[in-house]
Amino acid sequence: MNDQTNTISIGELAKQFDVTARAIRFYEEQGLLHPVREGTHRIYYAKDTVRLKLILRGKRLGFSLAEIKTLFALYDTDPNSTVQLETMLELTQQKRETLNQQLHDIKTLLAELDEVEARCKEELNELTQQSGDSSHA
Amino acid sequence: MNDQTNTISIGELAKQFDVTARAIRFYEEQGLLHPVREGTHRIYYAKDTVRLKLILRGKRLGFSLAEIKTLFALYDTDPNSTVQLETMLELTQQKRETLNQQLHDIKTLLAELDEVEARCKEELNELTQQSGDSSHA
DNA sequence: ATTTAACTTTACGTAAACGTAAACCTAATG
DNA sequence: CATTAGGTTTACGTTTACGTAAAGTTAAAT
Repeated sequence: MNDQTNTISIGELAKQFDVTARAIRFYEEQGLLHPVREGTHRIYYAKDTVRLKLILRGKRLGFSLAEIKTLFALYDTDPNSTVQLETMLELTQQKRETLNQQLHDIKTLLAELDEVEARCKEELNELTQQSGDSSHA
Repeated sequence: MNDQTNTISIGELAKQFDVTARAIRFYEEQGLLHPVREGTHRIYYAKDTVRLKLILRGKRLGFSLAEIKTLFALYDTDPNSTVQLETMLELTQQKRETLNQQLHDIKTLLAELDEVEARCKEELNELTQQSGDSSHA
């Protein structure tokens, strides 16, 4: 065990984010994480924790690990080249469009869910009022 | 060619939604589409078009084809069983939570993109003002 | 010192969502 | 009627994102 309280093991990190250690090692294999080694063991700092959080958020949004890696690269890029900056602006614009499309889709779906739910509750009301029977078939 | 103008071939459907015919056949194989046959050829009606639109929307939101199939089944379900209705309500609730999580993620990401973009534009301004050079390296 | 829990690498397996190729059929058109 | 564009099935290949097992190593605790 380390004397530094602000570092954690792969198992602790896994537990913290409810993912497997295998997944974390895989992200590292793909170049998304770069934990320091203490002997053979990996140790994770707060910045690694932030990284993992971003990875998982990206995944929830449907990004592939490759895309997430690209986003990291952009984010980490030394912001001193005109070309680099313009490239980054283009890519953020692309992502923005995708995200806005998703926003639209989600709102549409939520509205549809509202309708379905309303319909269900209505019919449940009718059923339970007609017969005082509360048992399930 | 059919005399019915409101039916289309697999190729036309594919072009309309910018997917491959292979993908459409695959969705059918997975039980998500049920086109009528005219001899050996598939023909698609407006309702199939709607289905495909829903499939693609679901995919954009990160649903698996299996999940989309489940949603279809729920949506198509004969809405007359108490158990069925309660099951549907549970599932819509699950989806709702996932979608709200995604909404949160997207908003967070868009905000971050705003920051990155602002930073980029700022630095670009500095660079272009310092040197009158408009060429790219 | 030995057990045990947690870690390590290596490597093969797997599910999802198609891509791609082969080999064939069919229907509209010159 | 021969061509050709588009349709059909069958089947194997591919990528992504890990799961899972094996076999060994390290470190904490008894």
